[in-house]
Amino acid sequence: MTTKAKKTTQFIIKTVAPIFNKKGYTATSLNDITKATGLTKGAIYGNFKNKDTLALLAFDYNAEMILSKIETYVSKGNSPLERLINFVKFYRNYIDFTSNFGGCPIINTGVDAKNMHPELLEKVKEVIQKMEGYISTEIESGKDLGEIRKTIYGDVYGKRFFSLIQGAVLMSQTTGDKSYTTDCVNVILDTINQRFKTTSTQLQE
Amino acid sequence: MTTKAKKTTQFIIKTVAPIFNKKGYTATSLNDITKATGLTKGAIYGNFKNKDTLALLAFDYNAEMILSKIETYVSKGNSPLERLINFVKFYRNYIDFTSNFGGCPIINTGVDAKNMHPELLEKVKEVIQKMEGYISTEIESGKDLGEIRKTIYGDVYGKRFFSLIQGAVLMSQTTGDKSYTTDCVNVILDTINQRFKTTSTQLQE
DNA sequence: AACTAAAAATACCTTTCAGTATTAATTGCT
DNA sequence: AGCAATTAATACTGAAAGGTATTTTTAGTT
Repeated sequence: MTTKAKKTTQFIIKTVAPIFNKKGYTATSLNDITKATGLTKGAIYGNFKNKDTLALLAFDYNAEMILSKIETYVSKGNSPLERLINFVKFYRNYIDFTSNFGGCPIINTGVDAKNMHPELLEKVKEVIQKMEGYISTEIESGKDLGEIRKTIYGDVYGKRFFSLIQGAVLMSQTTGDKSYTTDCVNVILDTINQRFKTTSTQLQE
Repeated sequence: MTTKAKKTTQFIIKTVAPIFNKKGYTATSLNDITKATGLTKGAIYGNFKNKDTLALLAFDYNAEMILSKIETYVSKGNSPLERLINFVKFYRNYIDFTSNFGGCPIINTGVDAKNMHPELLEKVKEVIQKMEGYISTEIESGKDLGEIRKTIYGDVYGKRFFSLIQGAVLMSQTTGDKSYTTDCVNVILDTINQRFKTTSTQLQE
């Protein structure tokens, strides 16, 4: 097994991933790539067919980094409701976490790829569905366990909560004001406390 | 007064604005610009110092288009509360409206300019503040008139509502699913009905 | 209609772009 | 250690990038 080659391949992806995330596909040049990696074009094209495939793999890397981190954090919860709450709480540090590599890749790549790179956009959509799936799955499990009210629809709140969060992240990373995200997390947690729990004395309209 | 020159200048800005919005600053080439306008480089550089200033003016154009449209729509309301509701309702057709020129310029340019173009980012921030200002101002006026509860803080809800909306727009334009936006508008209108109005029998926690 | 001033087209510049064929160096295996 | 195969560096494309000096065309004024 040729370990060396795969190591370099991984090294390039890892090094280049934040650059693509920051600058976008078109604005990231081969010069950026060689400068950051310290390698030459020959090395890059020896490991990847072209800039395009490297960009796709770079997004995969960024997405996987976030997905694995959130999965680890969420799975610390001992029930669907706890895991749902953890999912939301995860975003308390999301801005600091993602600012290290240029902001949320779902947002950055989604906007960059729209109108420009259909294949990349498809990957972004898949990640979005995964994220919403986490929320929706925990809600449905919570309902099965009698932990969450039956009136709460998983798919509705999967989209709604993720949309809230992404909006707050977008605003925070655009303006540099973290309060969008912290406020958003608080609002969602309040909603869960007041409307989701079967144990709570709920307010109904 | 040389009307011809100013007409061409305006024509170029108008023609080029959606391209910058779609592709972003770097990915929009002079070739794109000359092809779209049917003019040559000489004409472009006769009317603008460089690509940079053209990009800034293009964003101004896009922003002004939205701001004027929303102002017109909002001002149809006869009270602060009505105008606030109109602001929210405006976003019911926002996706269709903006998809004609490649999506929401605040989102697109904000993401594009972050890490890439500080001057452009500054302009985006100003537009965001204006938008939040609309919400916040109507809320405060509504409080003064006794139409809106004193417990509602304009600046808090200005940021919160605009963040919700931008998130929904982001999700809708990324996935092509308009339901994010329609759902978001409904949720906000519900919130206003249940928590904002002094006349409503409110639910309190 | 003629002249002048403004605007647009042409032709060109340098630099950078993505990508490649070839050569050199390095690695893994026996 | 020596050989074969892989991997990286070199040197090079042609095309496209942003930008400019100059020429040609167009428009406004008398």
